[in-house]
Amino acid sequence: MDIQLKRGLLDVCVLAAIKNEDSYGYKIIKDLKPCIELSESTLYTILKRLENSGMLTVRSAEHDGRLRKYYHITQNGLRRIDEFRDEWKEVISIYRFVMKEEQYE
Amino acid sequence: MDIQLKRGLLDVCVLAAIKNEDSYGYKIIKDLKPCIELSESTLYTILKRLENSGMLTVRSAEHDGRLRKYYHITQNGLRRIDEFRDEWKEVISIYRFVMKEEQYE
DNA sequence: AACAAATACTTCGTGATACGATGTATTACA
DNA sequence: TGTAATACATCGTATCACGAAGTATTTGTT
Repeated sequence: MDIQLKRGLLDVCVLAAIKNEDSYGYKIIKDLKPCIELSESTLYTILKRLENSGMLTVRSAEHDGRLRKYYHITQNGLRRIDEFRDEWKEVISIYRFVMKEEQYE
Repeated sequence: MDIQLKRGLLDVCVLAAIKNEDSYGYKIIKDLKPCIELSESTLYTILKRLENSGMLTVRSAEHDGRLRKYYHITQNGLRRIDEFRDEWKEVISIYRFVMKEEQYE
């Protein structure tokens, strides 16, 4: 998938991945894999960004003697998903414009 | 609209804008306006990029004593639109993932 | 016991790119 | 006369996905 097209989707995918249950980095990557692939460096950059903008909170917990950082979505994060739903309408209209008069629908 | 979300759409929008008829910068911006807004600096950067990657060709023509650069889509450009149609399927599946278990569909 | 693979997080540098700001020049209109 | 519209161009900046490389532990295999 085109890297530019991913840009607008990754943040919201990560938020969706932790929406129903707190999760941690490694698990998020595996959960998203069937849907969209992203590297660790990409994910941790995104998580940091989402934390800084108040979309999620972090809590460290030990699991089998190994550190895990669990991410929890905030109200802001939930609102971001809502915004995405609104943006989606614009995306659809852009798609229609691009495909207008295309032969193979 | 979120700037990141635009990134994957702008190139293909510009290609779509010149697909059925050769066009020039200022007209492209006006034609795209109802669908997606972009500044002149953005557009000319995109046109340059699309030219460099063989998606379109340029021809200069005089119109009312003013120079105009007309852009013409190539086979590569048409193929890019086709690719976008394929990518679209992935985008749809990502949207479904994000909206999964959302309350307001 | 030794080694590989999986788990888990972190940092650095790079390339791509949308955009505001700014500039140049001509035509149309009030 | 002056302002808006038309038309193209360049520069610098901020954002961001990613590969590469690193650290450290646990689990599975031979």
